[in-house]
Amino acid sequence: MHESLINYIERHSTQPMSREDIEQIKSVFLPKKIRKKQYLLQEGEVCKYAAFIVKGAMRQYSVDDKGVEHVVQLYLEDWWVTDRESFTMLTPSAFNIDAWEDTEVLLISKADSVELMKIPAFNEMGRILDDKHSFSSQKRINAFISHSAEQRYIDFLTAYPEFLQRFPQHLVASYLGITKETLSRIRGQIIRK
Amino acid sequence: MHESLINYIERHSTQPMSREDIEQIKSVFLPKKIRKKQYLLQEGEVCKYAAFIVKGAMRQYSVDDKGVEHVVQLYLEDWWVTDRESFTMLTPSAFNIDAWEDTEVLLISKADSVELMKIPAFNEMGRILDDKHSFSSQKRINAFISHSAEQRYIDFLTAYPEFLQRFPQHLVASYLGITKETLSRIRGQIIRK
DNA sequence: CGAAAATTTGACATGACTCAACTGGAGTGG
DNA sequence: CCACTCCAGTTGAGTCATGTCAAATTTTCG
Repeated sequence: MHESLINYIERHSTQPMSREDIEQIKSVFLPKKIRKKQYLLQEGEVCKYAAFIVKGAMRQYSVDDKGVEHVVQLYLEDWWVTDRESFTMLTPSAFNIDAWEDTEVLLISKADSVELMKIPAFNEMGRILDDKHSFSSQKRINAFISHSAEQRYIDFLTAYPEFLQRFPQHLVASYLGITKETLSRIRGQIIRK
Repeated sequence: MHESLINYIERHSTQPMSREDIEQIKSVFLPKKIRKKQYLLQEGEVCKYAAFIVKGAMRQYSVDDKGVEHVVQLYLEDWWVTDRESFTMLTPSAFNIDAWEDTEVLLISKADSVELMKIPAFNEMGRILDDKHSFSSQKRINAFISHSAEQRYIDFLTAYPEFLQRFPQHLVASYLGITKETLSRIRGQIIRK
């Protein structure tokens, strides 16, 4: 089960890892199964763990005052999941994270992750993830201020085609910042072209 | 002129800096004056520098196919400005960065910034900035998917009250993802309450 | 003062939301 | 195997939020 994590780190770093490094990494990541609909994090809690998804699908969302859920992010295999602000600052989270499918994750605590940053390969992977996360946030923000809902949907399709196979449309709609009805109509328009 | 940068680093790190560290930092940052309306970066160019704003005001924006500008970010004194993707990956930028007021910046190249990361205080500052940037991106994305334009404006006011004094409303409107007319009407409504 | 930039206002168009109804699976228990 | 329910997706009608375009007004600044 830890193999996919080790493999992921090797793919996302140029640094070699020693046998001891690998053992240390394996020793601090706690495997956990999260069944469909179960929470990894609930609003108001402090996010104690970052999770690496070995298998399954998860979503992160906020809930507004009317009780409507808004999908901040969707996750599949080989994604890292956490509420970074809560995890880093030890503050109560404004978000929920739950499993959309039965999911297997590897959990790491804040303290352990700080320790692992001393391993060059892990540290480099962290930096690269930070970069990628920053790039994609920038793109998503730019999409909200400058693209139409239809354009955002088309961009989403090309960037994350696999998401449509694993998540229902109403979650995708929420991720795009529109209602499920609007997404349904947009899809109808696209098909008619 | 470098003083405000050194001061900034000290405020954003718990690590001490030696006299040599400070000298090294001062030696690699290139002071530059950018006059109002002049570009730090133009779309299509590779972003060669990250800039620390000593004095002035800048904006980062994209231009859509109709020629409309969309403000991705606004910056004042003590902010770091760059197109991180272009700067990191050496790819052509999709964004423009220009000065809204006459501005003084300190420029650093990618290569030099990698060198400075060996200084613990600078490295820690970088990590903390990454964290903060990640937190604020998350909040902004969440605002787009879950808040009304009016709510986004109110949040903006409380988060960045100083921006309203330095940037015209039409730039703020663009930053919020709405037109200047809509922002004008939203303000009218708020005042009438 | 005069020109340019910023803001406001009005009329109208359009995109998106809301609510409700309906359709079509997928899964479940009798 | 069928009836039932749950969930997802679609569709329609009406409403609301926001955009567009044009004009008027106010502010800024040389």
